[in-house]
Amino acid sequence: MNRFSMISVIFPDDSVKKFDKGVKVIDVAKSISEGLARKVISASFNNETLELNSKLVTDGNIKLFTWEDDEGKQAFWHSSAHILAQTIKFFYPKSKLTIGPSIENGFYYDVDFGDETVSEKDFGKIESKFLEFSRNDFKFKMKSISKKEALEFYKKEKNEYKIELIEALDDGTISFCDHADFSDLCKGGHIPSTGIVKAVKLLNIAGAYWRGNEKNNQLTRIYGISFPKQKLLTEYLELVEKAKERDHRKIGKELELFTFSSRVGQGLPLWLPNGTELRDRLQDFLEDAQKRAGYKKVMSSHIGAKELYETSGHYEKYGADSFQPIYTPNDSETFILRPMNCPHHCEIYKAKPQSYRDLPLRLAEFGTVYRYEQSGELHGLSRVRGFTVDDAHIFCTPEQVDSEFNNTIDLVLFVFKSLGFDNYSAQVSLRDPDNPEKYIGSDKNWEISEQAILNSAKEKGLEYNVELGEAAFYGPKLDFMVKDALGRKWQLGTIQVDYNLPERFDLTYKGSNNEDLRPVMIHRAPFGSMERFVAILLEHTAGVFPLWLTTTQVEILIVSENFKNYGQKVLNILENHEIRAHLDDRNETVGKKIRESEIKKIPFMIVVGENEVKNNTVSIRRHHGDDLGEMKIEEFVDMIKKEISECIPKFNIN
RNA sequence: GCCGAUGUAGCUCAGCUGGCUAGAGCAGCUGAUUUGUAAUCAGCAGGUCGUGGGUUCGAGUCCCUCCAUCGGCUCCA
Repeated sequence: MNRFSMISVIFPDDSVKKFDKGVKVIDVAKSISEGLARKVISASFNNETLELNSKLVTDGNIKLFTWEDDEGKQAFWHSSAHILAQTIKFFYPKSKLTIGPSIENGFYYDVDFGDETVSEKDFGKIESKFLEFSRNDFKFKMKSISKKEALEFYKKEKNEYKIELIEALDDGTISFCDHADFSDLCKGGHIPSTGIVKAVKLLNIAGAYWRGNEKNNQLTRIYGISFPKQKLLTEYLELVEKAKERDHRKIGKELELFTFSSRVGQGLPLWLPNGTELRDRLQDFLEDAQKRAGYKKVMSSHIGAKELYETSGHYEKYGADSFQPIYTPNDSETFILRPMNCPHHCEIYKAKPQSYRDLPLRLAEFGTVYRYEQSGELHGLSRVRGFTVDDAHIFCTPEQVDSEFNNTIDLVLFVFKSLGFDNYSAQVSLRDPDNPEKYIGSDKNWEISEQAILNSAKEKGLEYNVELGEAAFYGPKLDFMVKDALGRKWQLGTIQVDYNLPERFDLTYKGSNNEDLRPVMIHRAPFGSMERFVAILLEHTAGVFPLWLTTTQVEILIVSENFKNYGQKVLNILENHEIRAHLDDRNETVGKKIRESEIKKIPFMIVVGENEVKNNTVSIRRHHGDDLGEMKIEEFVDMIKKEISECIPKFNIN
């Protein structure tokens, strides 16, 4: 064998090994260790996904993946989707398969079941048959196939979906994957055989439109997850159950923060006293920061004349899909429930002539808006029909856009940091170049706005991804997304550059040469909305808030009614120091009061009885059971005040 | 809006294949107890079984309508 029939394979640690040309991936793994060869389930070569029996014919970089790697999991779940499809075809031979990818946690398959309906009741039999197929340890085999053959295969099945997919592919690039007697259009990336899949759980069933388009047929999507060990499945399901404990709807009920009433209307939250206090405190926190950052508070009404929204373009874009206009009986005026605050703020800007010396003008309002969200979209406090945006509009000169935008990013990041949201992702949302009719304004304005956002995001060193078609109809956005307990992404903070509304409202300011100039608007909301922010905050903290934010900081528990007076004295002292305390003087046992305070997640519990009265002290217990022992009241006051002042976030302007 | 599921007391849940006046714990009220770090004891009260219709001798249980909620899809100014 001469050296030209050898190839060099580079491993992730930069080590290089020579192999015969045509060596199989699995043999490369074996050359490292038998143990690895047993564990490896997938591979990539020069960043292309491969299977274990793929042959290597060129030099290149190899990566071997096991279940521990994300790539390994993706191959595992993708292959599981094949087994699911096989099982579905077994029970429903007339069903038409469409697509079945792996996802972040598991996989799904979209199927047209025709006249048949499938529901969760069928999961049991599908899972059993799935595992039966798995245990047969069928090998996954890729094969190339001509476009003609591929089309014929699916024409026989009358599967218009696969035909549509194949027609978009080039001849010569089409491949199928076979296992057992099952064959499916597929571009590859499988585990070696079905036997590795030891556990499966079908999670839920849902309607999903073909190619994600509402106008297309609705298919049945079956979600599932699979594992190489039963134990891993059990652990996963336990993890999901635990995450559900952090559901903001559950915590909101337990802590009596908010509720809903069908009589009030769906998606219209009712804030209870505890929730209102929490929300007020969040609002105070942001308003304090905004005051330091040079914002001015304004207020405006919840409805506005229809003409206002015609001017802004909202009515034309969304009027038909919104809450319908409100008419006055006698004067035949028409009003709209406001979907956004910006038109009102534009009119505040116009209330007097503005000069370049007045800019930037930053108008802030916690403005409640109403949007007709589709009923199926409503979700606790995360997606509602009436909500309060921590809105502000910055009117500035074109030269000020960069620095204003940068400062706004700082403010958003300050808010996130203060509340412990470290795991956010940033998204630059630009317009969809293929659907210009979705947006208002000139191409030039859009280009300037989009460039401004990209510049700032880069300048601030943000890691972000770019989404086309996600822009607001009047301008591009920089959005900050945070996940909820179950890993669903929600948009919280948003910053938007807008050259369009100033034109539509004919906003001007006098320049230094007395010329009329057009300001730029920046829309921004660090929380996004109070409702959604509280929802995500609850899921992140499980209701255990930082000391500065929590409603009751200290619960005073008396050992018996004989110590009521002393308890009251302690309460007074704490309140004089502006510590938020509550006296539980009910005729209950200490154990019970402790338990209830624990459930309410009160950070500090003070127990007072005979000893404390005698020594003029308090006994301190922290949430979660740490007993700090007995101390002088003043000592405790100093301690808690120090702790509060250390955790309270302060926004500093540079 | 679409697909699938769910809906029993303020909360968490039981009520098998339709069969006497629908049960439990917690919360509430009343009384007893005067309590030392996650539930003191007893009694009382509380439900037109989401809504409206239907099948049946008989419906919490079966069927349909609507409402609300949950998981997705689509949407999200």
